[in-house]
Amino acid sequence: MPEKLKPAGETRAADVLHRMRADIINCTLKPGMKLKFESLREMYEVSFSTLREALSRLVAEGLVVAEDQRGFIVAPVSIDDLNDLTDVRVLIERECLTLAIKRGDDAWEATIIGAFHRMDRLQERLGLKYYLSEEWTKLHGDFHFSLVVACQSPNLLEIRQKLFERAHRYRRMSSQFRTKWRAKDVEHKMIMEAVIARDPTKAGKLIERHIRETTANVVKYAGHLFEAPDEEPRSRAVRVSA
Amino acid sequence: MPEKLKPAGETRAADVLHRMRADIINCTLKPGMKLKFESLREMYEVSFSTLREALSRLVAEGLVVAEDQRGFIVAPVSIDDLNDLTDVRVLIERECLTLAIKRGDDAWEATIIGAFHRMDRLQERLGLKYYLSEEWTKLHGDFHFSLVVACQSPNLLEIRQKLFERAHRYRRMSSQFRTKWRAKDVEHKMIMEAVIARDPTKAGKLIERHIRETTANVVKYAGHLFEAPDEEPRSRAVRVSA
DNA sequence: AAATAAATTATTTTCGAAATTTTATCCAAA
DNA sequence: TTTGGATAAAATTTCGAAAATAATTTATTT
Repeated sequence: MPEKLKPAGETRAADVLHRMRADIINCTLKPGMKLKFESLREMYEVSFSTLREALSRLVAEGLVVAEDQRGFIVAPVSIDDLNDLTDVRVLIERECLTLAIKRGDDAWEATIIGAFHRMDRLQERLGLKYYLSEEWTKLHGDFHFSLVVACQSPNLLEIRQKLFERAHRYRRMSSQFRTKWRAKDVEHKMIMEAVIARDPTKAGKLIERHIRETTANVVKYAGHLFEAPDEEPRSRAVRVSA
Repeated sequence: MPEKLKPAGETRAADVLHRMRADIINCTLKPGMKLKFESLREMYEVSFSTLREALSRLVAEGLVVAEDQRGFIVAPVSIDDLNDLTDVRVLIERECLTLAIKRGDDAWEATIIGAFHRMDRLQERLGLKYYLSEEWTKLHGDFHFSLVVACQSPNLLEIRQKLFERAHRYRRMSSQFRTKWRAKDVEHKMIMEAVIARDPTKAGKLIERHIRETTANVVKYAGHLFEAPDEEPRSRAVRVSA
C-alpha cells in the first residue's frame, strides 16, 4: 500500500475537486472566505493551474465565486439564498419523489429500507449528537438519495444533488450551535413509509415539511451567522489563516 | 481601438469559456467530438491550462464530458437526453412562469412586450428562415427570459438558463434540416398574452405545449442524427478536423 | 492634514516545457 | 493468423517560472 496519496484513475484535478468540495460543504473552508493560492497550494499540494481547474468547476456549482482578476472566494451564505434554495429544493425533491414512486420497483424499495436501517442504527449508537458525525451525514445523504434514485431522470437527480450539497452547508453551520435534538428520528421513517406505500401526495407533503423545518432550524440556530453587517466595507471577504 | 482581442475586465479563461460555450451550443463544435488540445489552442489562442479551466466549467454545465486521463469530448446528444431535458424544462419553466406572474410588476410586462416586438419584427424581416439567424436566436432567448425574469428566484433562473442552452443545441441541430416553418409565429404571442393576462394555468399549458412541440420537431427533423449505431466500437468519438 | 500620484509589494493569471498516461506500432511466440 | 508484450509515438496532465493585474505604501502637492 502506498503511504498516502492515491488519486487512482482520476486526475489530480478531479481529486482536488472532490476534497475541496467536501471542505466547502462541511465548512472547513468558511463561507465568504478568500481563497488564496499560496494557502490552497500548501493545503492540497498541487500547482496553480490544477487548483484553478478545481475552482472553476466549483464556480459552476455555485460553491465558489470568481471575482475576475481578483481571485476566488467561498460562496457566501445569506438568508435570501437559503430561502430560495429551500423553495427550489421543495419543487425538485417533490418531483423526484413523485416520479420515483411511479417508476420504482421492488428492488428500489429494498434499497430504501436498507439505507434507512443503516442511518437509523448509527443514529441510535451515536446518541443525541449524531448530527455532528461525518459518517451519519454520509448515511443521511445516502438515504435521501435512495428515496429518489428510481425517478429515472438524470437531469433531475443531478440538479437535486447539487442543491442538496449546498443545503448541507447550511445544516452544517447550524449543527454546531444546535442545542435541541429530536431523540428518535420519526420524520425520516414517515417519509419512507409513505414512499413505500406509494402515496405520492403524502410523501410529497412530508418531504416538503422535512425540508422546511430543517431550514427553520437553520435560521433559528445559525441565523446570527448570516450577513454580519459588513464591518469593513472595502474588503468584505474573510481572510484565510493559512 | 485595439485591433482584435479584448477580454475587457474578464480573464482570458472567462473569455474562452464564453466563446467555447457559444460554439458548442450552436454546434460549431459538434456533439460527441473529441476536443484535442492542439486544435483548441490554435482555435482559441490560449495555453493548455487556460483551456482546461474553461473546459472544467463546461463539464459542470453538462456541455462537455471529461474522460479521466483521456481528455474531453463535447457532450453527446441522444433521444433519451432530449426527452429528459424536455420534461425537466417543462417543470422548471412552468414554475418560473407561475412565480413571475405572481410577482411581476408593470415594468416587467413592458419588458416582455418590448422583447416580443423586437423578436417579431426581425422574424417578419427575415422571412421563413428566421430560425437560422444568430440574431433571431438571441432575441428569441431574450424573449423567453423576459417571461420568467420576474420570478425572483436566482436559483430557478440559473437552472432554467442552463437547460435552455442545452435545449438550444438540439433546436440548432434540427434547424438545418427543417423544411416546414410556421409562417406567422402565433405561439409566442399567445404565451405572452396569457402571461400579461396573469393567467398562470393557461400560460403554463401554453409554455408546456411550446416546449414539447419544439422537441417533437427536433425529433422529426434531426432524430436521424442521434445515436448513430456506433460504427467504430473502439473510439466512439468523432475527430476534430483541426 | 487631505488628496493625488508614483513606486513598491503582493497576488493572480497565463504560458509552455517536462512528466505522466494513453494509444499505436512492431515483433516474437504460440 | 492470433496473442501477448515490449517499444515508440501521441496525447493529456501537471508544474512552477514569468507576465499581468491589483493592493499597499510612500512621496508629493494642495
